[in-house]
Amino acid sequence: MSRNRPTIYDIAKLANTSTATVSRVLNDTGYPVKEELKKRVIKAAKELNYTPNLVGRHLKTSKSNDIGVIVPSISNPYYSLLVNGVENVARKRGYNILLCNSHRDPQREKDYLESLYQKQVEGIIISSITSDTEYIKKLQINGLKIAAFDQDIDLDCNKVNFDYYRGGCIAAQYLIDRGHRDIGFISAPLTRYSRKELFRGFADTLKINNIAIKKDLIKISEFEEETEDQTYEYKNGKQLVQQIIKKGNIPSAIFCINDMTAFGVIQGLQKNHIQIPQDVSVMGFDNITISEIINPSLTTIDQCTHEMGSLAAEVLINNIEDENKKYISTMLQPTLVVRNSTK
Amino acid sequence: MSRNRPTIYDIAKLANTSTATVSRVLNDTGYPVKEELKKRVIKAAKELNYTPNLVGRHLKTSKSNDIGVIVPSISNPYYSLLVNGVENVARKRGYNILLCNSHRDPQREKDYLESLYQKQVEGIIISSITSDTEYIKKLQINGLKIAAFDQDIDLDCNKVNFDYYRGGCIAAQYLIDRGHRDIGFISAPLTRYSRKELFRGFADTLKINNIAIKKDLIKISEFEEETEDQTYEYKNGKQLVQQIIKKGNIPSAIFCINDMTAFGVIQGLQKNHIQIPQDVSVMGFDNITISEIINPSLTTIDQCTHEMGSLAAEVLINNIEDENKKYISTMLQPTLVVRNSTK
DNA sequence: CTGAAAGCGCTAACAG
DNA sequence: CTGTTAGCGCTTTCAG
Repeated sequence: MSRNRPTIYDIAKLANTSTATVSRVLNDTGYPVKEELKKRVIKAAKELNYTPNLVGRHLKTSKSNDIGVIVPSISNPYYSLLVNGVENVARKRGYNILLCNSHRDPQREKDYLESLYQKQVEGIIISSITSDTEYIKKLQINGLKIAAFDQDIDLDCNKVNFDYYRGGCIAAQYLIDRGHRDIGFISAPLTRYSRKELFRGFADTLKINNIAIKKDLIKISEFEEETEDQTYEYKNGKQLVQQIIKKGNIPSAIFCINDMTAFGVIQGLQKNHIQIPQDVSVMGFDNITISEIINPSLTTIDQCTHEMGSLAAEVLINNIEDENKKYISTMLQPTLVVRNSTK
Repeated sequence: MSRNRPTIYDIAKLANTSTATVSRVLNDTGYPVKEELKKRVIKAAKELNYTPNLVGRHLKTSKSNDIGVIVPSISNPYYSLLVNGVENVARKRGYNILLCNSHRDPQREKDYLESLYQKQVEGIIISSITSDTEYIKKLQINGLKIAAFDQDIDLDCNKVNFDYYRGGCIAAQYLIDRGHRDIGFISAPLTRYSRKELFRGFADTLKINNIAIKKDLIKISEFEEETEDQTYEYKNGKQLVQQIIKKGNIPSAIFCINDMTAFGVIQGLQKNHIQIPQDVSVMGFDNITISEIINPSLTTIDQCTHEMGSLAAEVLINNIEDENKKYISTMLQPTLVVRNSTK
């Protein structure tokens, strides 16, 4: 149980040289070191089972090669995909990611921001759920690089957003083009930017096409129960469609705030022996993987989630490596994915 | 853009005192400092918008308060729950977690182990997917504390395991007790400890009850496609049950390797207008949240996943804080959860 | 080509 | 009560 890990000093002693040389050899800098000495150092390092202490290096170089990633939930497949995108790019460019799960709790989000900052990460990629950006602004003043993705945020920083409004438009237009006039909408509360925009796009498009929005067909729950997985969305979809069915005024198509909600809606309809898409068309939003395999497969809007993650990483790292880079703001565009749940 | 963050030295200068005093005040150690001076320091710190540099502290104290967590997949609801358990305990006891997703890749697992070690984490909680434990052993020799959970591992360390064998027994016995004699088994390849044990328990219990294992009813896929979410399991269940149906020899009950597979099986059966549980009883394993809300709700075996995570954290932190603590090995017990998918 | 030495930000003896 | 100082492990001038 050798509690004291060997340091370059130990290696230097064993190889009968200086710490400077050891550092030069081990880091494989181009610096000229005689072949024989180099070998001695490497041998000594191996013998001692040496591993560098990143903390020491970090303090000296003030380069951690870490970037923090804060998301509201990691089990949500949407965010998993996002994080994967970030991870791949970060790895490729030589950065590690420190992944934090805010659990949709503003306090936790702030705690993590602070903790990451104190750990001297090079930058932070965040899907923020708070509206109080004062704290983040303070960190920016102190030189921390921020990239915000997924949710909109009142902050001057790198941004990778998604055009939810157009997503809503595309969905509505698609259903209208297929001849639907009685179109329902089922959602969790419109408390987030993404949901608000989506609904706005949906509603505007109906209006433009002179289709009345029937209040009975717009079902938005009042409260939201935050779960780590998305079971709430599922339950909510199932419950709300039940309410519509009960009233007897069944629409010919239903647009759901996301795929998980759509699954709930499909289950609810099937339970009542309503056929999809023969009786009712159902449309989701997100294009998570399971949408493709469920039966019937789900017509939905793709968010290119993975790309959003990799783009955010790309932009942030560029900003880290080029101090003077201007902030970049990107708006990713939705794509329609037609499958078997609509006709 | 003040690139240079203020240090305690800056505070000392501004407050006209020494770094020692600043450190004492800011860390709120009980050390006596005159009230007036204390106030001056705090004021200066606030004025400079000071945040401690954890890297400096860490190097000095050789205490990082970080523990690493390595899991095969973060989006899998099973592991999310596990991580949540770890996170809660860690927070409570003053540790941060560094979460790593090995993506079931042995190389990534090793990379993360190394990186965490070099970052000087206090300990690592791991659900390892590799069988080559040589590297981990090396780290242990250098003083790193390890707790293994979820999967069995050939390593002398803290362990939090789950009694998969008994889980398989309980499931089989339950179905037998309900009068079932033709019992099917559907699974991904038995490549992991957990799956092997589960099947062993299942098979042994049939044998003990003098029930023949019918090869036609045991469907185990040969290859596994690793996806970040568990869509593979779902697809696999659906496909394999299809094969059973085609042969026409339909069992009265099917035990599935996990809940996601069971969902696939249920879908496959329903597609063929086979009613659950009237025609066939379906049983899962895991008790993930969605099992409760799906229709029919799923009879399954609970793994107390969250508890497993918190226990692992508890045990590891005890070991970190008390150097001489002996390794603890715990075996969590399964519980039967009866719902509506069996009769 | 090699080594001595400074110093990153912080804490903790130790001395006063 | 307060300050001086050493040093955690590492990289990097600078001098030889």
